[in-house]
This record gives sequence, structure tokens and C-alpha cells, in this order.
Amino acid sequence: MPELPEVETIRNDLKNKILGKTIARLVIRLPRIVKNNPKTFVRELVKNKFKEINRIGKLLIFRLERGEKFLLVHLKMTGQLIYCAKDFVIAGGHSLPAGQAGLPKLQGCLPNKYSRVIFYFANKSALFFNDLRTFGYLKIVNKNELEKVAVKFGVDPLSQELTPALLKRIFKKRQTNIKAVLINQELIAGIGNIYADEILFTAGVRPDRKARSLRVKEIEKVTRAMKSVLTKAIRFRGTTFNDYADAQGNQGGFAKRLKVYGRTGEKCSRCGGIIIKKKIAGRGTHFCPKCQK
DNA sequence: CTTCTTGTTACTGA
DNA sequence: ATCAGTAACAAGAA
Repeated sequence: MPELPEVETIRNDLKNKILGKTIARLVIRLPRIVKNNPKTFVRELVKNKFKEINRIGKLLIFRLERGEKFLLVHLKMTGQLIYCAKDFVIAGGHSLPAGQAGLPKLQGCLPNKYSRVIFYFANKSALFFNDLRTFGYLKIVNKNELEKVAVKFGVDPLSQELTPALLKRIFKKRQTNIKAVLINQELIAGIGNIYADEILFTAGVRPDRKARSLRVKEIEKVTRAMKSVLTKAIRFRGTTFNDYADAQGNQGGFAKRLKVYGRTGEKCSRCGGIIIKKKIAGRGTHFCPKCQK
């Protein structure tokens, strides 16, 4: 599931590929993915260019050259944005370069049955929005609408604003457990189920602890863990557990470095305890009951 | 067949 | 008004 490191990887990949290219043609295969009137959507994009790509939490924001408009893309659980250069255009479609892993459950050739929206650029390259479970969306908004969306997001965990002092204030006014706080996008933007578990393991804090019960030393550890886990995950280009692929269609390299997520029943790498899984904050939550306090 | 997967939101009850 | 907790959504895997 794309969280901050995966969305950031895609953003960086796409920046080098699609900025400044003219969008020549659009194919909307599943209209309900597009949250605008389809005709408006096509009119705003065709003959336009992407000028800049930003991210707030897990939301991608493509600034368009013409019209002071922005394309919002949310990948939700199974969304992908895969770019194919014209070299890989084959008859009737596109193919991922040979040697690339492609996608575990999806075909290597694009478009595939999960390609919901396709952008064709003037130079014959293409950008595919694929989404197996169709929870993701694309939406064009103006500056005002973007501002309304943006203010709902909490602090970015990698920004300098996120300090132990701020985290202490966030934790203090909540009655719920720390896992629920970490995945609440209105408080901290970008952490989902996988990285919440990994951050709490690294910090040595049990996910079912009440957020407001954490001591200053523990808050400092959570702050450091947040930065280190997310930074390292970005360095390894994200976690592919099921469907995540980067903008080239490759898997991320962080899955094998996960310490607790998906490791139920395995030995804890820190203390040798057995990792357990339990439903916390409505999500499958993995932790070591021996060394997470 | 049932149960599980999760990012976000709608809804419920306090 | 605000917050916490849960169901729902979708589509596939097991």
C-alpha cells in the first residue's frame, strides 16, 4: 500500500520523466476513477503540460502549466503510476523493459486490465494509472480547492517542524492509542499501516500504548524512528508487499528490511521474542511483545 | 463458502 | 461541537 516513501519514490521518478511533456491524448477506461466531469477533465489536460509534482502525505499534486489548475492523484491501496517511454511501445500497447520485475499479480504489458486512465504524450510515451481495487482517484482542482484539501493534512513527518516537542503536543491531547495517532492523516501526514508498525518497533514502543502515556524519552525515540524508518524506506525505493510498483513498474526494495510487518510468528531481530499480530486501531498490527514496552 | 487485506470517509454514540 | 471507534467501500487471495 503506497505510503509516504512509496508516493515520494513515484514523485521523484516522474519528475524526471513527464515534466514539460505535452499531453496529446487521454483514455479514461473507468470513468468513476475521475472525480471531475470527464469532458472537463479531458479539456483541462489535453494540450497541457505538467510543470511540477508535489506531495502532501500520500497525495500527489501535479501542477498544470495552463489554467492555474492541479491534478490530484491518490493511489489508495492498489494504485500505480507507471511511465513507459516510446521505446517500449509495442503493437497495440506498451511493454515494460525486459529484465524489470514488473508486478507480482499484474501483467508486464501495459495497458493491462487494471489500467484505468492512460495519458499519452506528444512524443508517444505514456503514463498509466493502474488500480486493481479502484479506490484511487484523479481529480483536477483550482488553487482554492487545493488549499482546502491541503489544510486538512497534519505535519509531514520528515519536515523539520516535526520535533519531539510538537509530537508531545499531538500525543497529549489524544485519548487513543499511539498507533491510531500515527496513522491519522490529520495529525501526521503520510504514515500508514506498514510504517506505523515499523516505526513503533524501532522506537521500542507498544502500538496499544495510550499516546498520552508516553514519556519524553519515548517521544524522542518515536521522533527519531519516524525519520530514520521513512528515510531508509525512501532510500530503498519503498515497500512492495502486494501491488506497489514505482514509476518504472519495478518493486520497492524495503520489504525484505521490514522488522515486524508481515513477520507474524518470526523471531524478533532485536530480542529473539516472537512477533505477534493483533487488531489495533482497526488494522492488523505487528509487534514484539517482549521488547516493545 | 468465509475471512482477511487497507486508506479514507460516513456514521454512531458519547 | 469534537472525538473515538467501527463499518463500508472494492476485488482479489487463501
